[in-house]
Amino acid sequence: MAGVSPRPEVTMAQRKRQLVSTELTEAALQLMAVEGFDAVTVDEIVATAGVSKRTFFRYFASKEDVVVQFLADMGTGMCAELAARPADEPPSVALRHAVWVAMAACADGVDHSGRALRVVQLILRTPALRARFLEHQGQWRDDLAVEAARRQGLDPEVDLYPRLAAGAALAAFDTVLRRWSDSGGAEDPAALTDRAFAVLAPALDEAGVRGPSEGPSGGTSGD
Amino acid sequence: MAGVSPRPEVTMAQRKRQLVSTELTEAALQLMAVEGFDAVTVDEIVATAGVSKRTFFRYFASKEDVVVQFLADMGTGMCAELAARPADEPPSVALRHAVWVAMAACADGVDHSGRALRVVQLILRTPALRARFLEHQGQWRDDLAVEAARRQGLDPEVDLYPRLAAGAALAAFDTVLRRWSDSGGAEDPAALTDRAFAVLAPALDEAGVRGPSEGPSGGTSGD
DNA sequence: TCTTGGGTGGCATTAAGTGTCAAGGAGTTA
DNA sequence: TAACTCCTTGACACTTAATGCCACCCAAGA
Repeated sequence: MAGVSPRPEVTMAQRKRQLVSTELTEAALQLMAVEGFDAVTVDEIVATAGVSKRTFFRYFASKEDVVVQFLADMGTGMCAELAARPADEPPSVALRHAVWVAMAACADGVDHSGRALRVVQLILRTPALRARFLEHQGQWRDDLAVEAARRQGLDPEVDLYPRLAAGAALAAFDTVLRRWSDSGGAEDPAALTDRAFAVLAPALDEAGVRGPSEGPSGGTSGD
Repeated sequence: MAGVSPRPEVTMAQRKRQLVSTELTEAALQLMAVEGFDAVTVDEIVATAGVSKRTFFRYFASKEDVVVQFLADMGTGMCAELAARPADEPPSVALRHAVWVAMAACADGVDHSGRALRVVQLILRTPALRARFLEHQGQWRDDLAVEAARRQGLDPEVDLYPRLAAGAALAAFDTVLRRWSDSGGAEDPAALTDRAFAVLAPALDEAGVRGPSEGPSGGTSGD
């Protein structure tokens, strides 16, 4: 009785749908791990999963999506974490937590075991997948920027800071993720994130409290 | 005699090649300005330019490339500028100049007149083109990181700083470019760049002189 | 004039992605 | 049970991007 939970609100169609999705992802990842992304065709994937090609494109908008799809709600997760942080928290700390959430979702987000690492490595070394990944990051940057602006009481259309802060946070994310991937998962994502934000914090916090005007255009160091 | 310069070292084939390339770019940009990127097919472009489709793909690797191709050597330009800056210059100043070069190349890089702006706007609002653009930025980040590491005497495989600095610089570039595009070219790219680096400078310079160790993992602000 | 080499056009082909429609299964109502 | 509806699927056709292949043309040199 413990193993069977016939949730009335979860229809069978939805479970079936979930099943097909996992089946497709499973097949795609397994094939690509061996032959690489480009060598695997959608026809091979659907043949392995046992569904039609048309169905594949009902679940994923593109061949890249079957690999990168799990990134979709990572942006909202990051943004939600940023929004959930205390309002009086310095930007660097709030953003650090947001990036930490993203790294956590990335490190064990695909599913458990070491497959998350292999997927990340596949993404980072395949141009087409990396492009999609960066495309997602572009969206996250927009989302983080509006949230950062709200926190600081700035206008994202006027002040440069929100978008710069979001970009810096994503630079940290990118750096940490790459390092984690290159180390084969040996390095600790959280510690890496802390180190990255230790570098970025001066800009994030000093600029944040400075307010709407970012100061003279000459910069802090002479020309 | 002034108008005719039959350079002996420049063969006619090369000039012809240049001509076809320009013709193709011209046709593509003109069509896309009206109908948008996705609505224009390669067949339309080649029909307008008067060459075969096969020839199109001898000049450009993809449909996106005909628009984004001018970005190709922008990365090397940025990196070259960074390398050319005095060694004792603070990172924030050197990187600011690198970004300024990139903005200059972008602002009047396609060709003169206001077409550069329209191309940038086209890229920023078209997902497929934005993806290619970000793909290029990914390459620039790698290049800038190794150069930044060289300047600071750091190991890009060990220290987080080089890649973070490169990412921060590109965040500035992204922010400035977007602002410039959104303002319809009204805002001054150089001034925008200065403002962005005024925000980033504390992190770029303080972290840079700190050396190989980025300090404790707890960050500058409490948790 | 002959030849050689880079560039080109046309054709066939692969693969991604989309529109359309008929068929089938699950859930609902009578 | 029968009928009806909603959702999902499979099959087919189609468009388009992108690549390989081969014959052809034209400029440059012997």
